[in-house]
Amino acid sequence: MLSERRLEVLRAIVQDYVGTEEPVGSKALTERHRLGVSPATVRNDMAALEEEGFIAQPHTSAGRIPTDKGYRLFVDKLAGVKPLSGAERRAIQNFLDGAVDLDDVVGRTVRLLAQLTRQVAVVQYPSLTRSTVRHVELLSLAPARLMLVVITDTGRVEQRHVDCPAPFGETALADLRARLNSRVAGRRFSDVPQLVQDLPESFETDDRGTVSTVLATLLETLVEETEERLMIGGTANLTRFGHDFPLVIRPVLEALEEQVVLLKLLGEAKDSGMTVRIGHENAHEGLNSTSVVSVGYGSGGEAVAKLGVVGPTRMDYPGTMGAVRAVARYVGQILAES
Amino acid sequence: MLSERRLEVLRAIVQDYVGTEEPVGSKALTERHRLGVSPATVRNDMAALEEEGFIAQPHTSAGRIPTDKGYRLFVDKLAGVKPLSGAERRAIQNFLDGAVDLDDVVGRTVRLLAQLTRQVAVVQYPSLTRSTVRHVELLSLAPARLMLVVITDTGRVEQRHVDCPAPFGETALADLRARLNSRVAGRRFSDVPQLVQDLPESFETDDRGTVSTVLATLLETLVEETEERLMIGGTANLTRFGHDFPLVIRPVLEALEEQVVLLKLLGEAKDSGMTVRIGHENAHEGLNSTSVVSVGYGSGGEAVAKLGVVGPTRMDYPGTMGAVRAVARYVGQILAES
DNA sequence: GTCTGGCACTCAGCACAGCAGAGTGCCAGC
DNA sequence: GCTGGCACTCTGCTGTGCTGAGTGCCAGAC
Repeated sequence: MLSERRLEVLRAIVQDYVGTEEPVGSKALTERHRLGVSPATVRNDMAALEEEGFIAQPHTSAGRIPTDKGYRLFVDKLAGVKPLSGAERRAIQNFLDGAVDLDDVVGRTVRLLAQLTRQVAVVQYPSLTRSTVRHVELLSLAPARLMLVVITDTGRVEQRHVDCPAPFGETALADLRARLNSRVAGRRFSDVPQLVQDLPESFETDDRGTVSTVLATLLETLVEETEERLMIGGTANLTRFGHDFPLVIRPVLEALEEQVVLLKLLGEAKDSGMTVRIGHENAHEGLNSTSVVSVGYGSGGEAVAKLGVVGPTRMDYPGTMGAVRAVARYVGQILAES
Repeated sequence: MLSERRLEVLRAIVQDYVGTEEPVGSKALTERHRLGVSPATVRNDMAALEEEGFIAQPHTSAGRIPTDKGYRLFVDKLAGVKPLSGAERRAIQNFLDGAVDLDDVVGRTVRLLAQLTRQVAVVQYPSLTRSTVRHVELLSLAPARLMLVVITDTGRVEQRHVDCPAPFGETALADLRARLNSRVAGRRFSDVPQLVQDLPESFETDDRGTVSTVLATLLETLVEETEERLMIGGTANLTRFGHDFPLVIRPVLEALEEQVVLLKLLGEAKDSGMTVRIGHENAHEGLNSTSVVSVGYGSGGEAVAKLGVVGPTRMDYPGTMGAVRAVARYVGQILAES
């Protein structure tokens, strides 16, 4: 077990290293923090912390830097979540309030988060499966070609073309549109498959094929691969990664380009509460020198999607966590209003 | 005027420099290209080319590298557009054909272009003003709250909330929807303002306020700031910029994050034909060491938007131009089919 | 007039050595 | 258990010298 003071030393090392980006030595520590002991004592504590794997030396005659394990302890036990200042809160609200549609909300959120944390921001669009259907629209483009538009309560609009096996009359179209909406409007998207299951049966034989095709297309929008969308921003902040950024930036950029990787990354995060994944805790190799702070957001109690930031493991955890949490809350509010 | 051989020397320098990323000297040139003259002669030609500002020396005892002016001459006079191989064409088609909606088309295009050119790709969404209205949908969300959805022939779906000054009945809503569509469906978006101008007059006094609000919202979607959208990808390719990439990457990433900058960049390009802007020809300072290759794309004769790539001035112009042109053509086809 | 071989010159890049400074571990003493 | 002192280590910086690629120029050949 680590003594109180040793934890204090670890906290001081993390704080200094995050600030200066340079290995911190025993002398500098005693000068910058009121530890009440001499450098020699701190050195002993450091040796113990290193023994336990919380800190490491880049080379023999250098100071110490925190390891992933050290950051983990810091985040779990030593750091709180720093609340934002009033000015910051007002800025968030002002910035998000002008959004005209969902794309705009997501876009603004990404920029806001990137600016606030000075890191790379990732925002997932509200998941279809966790949303409610607001309206389904069917338009006739050609005798045997329809357009299907689905609108959710979270503001997502999905749109698909449907090639019908047979021409489909205007009355049948109006009929299908009405019946479809009466069944699914206001219901959870994930329930739609069951709700429409027996719909083709109630149509004339000639039209059943088309109705089935329409329903199949509707259900296809729920396929995981295409249904999940996200937006990233603030990649320019990657240049503030540290002096070794040229080496690190490439795998990170590559990982960020892969939607699949990012979705998995956010998917691994807890559904409720904030998740912090530090360095090697991230499964993806390219992100081994980054930390990911993510949290779910939603209009009501349940999260409809996640957002977060990706930054160097050497980041200001309390500040970042505060910003991420605050932004998630405001986005939730905005979504609830729309 | 430059002699034939001097142009040949310039071409050789550009090609070698693009390939090796290192200043090219007279000896290496004669070895790698059949110029039929000795290094000494090439040196004289190089001196002349430098005098005219087409090439430059990083330092006294180094080879030459092309200047922006040199690349300009190369692109205008010495290089053609390299057509893609059959395999590449087939790959493009396969890759784009699976797209389910416009977002998907744009997303796939960005990835495709980035992969093909190994540079940063930028794709603009089809402009609303240059598209045709396919359908306008009005939904009632609450007694005095509507949702307006506009769908264009290029697959864009814009969606806005409308807060009505007074409650608006279902019949009036159906009426407005029908009249609105009969006026604007199939017409160019840019003509919409005139087409709906006198619409409020034909409604009952109580409803005129709401109708006007709906129309105002409809016209707002055309406001330039929000109507233009774009997607970028392949930023990981920035790491292949050259050995000085750490210095260059930051301003470029910053510029790429600014939608406004990118839109201006694409906006400056010619409406028809391919545009190549080299180095300092780009107005934005951060992009002074990049070249931008862009071209319009569209379903018919007219371009509805632009796409392009951003890369180091030291790029394979013929290959890049070939890829950009080919992708634009295929995207146009895809849009025409939908 | 144009091209060529020869020659002296320049300068970046690398390797090597020496030095200064920050930081450590350890130990004896309080 | 804490502290001051001390010897030691190792990075990073600076200065020197060398090598090699590449140049400009000139006199002579075609």
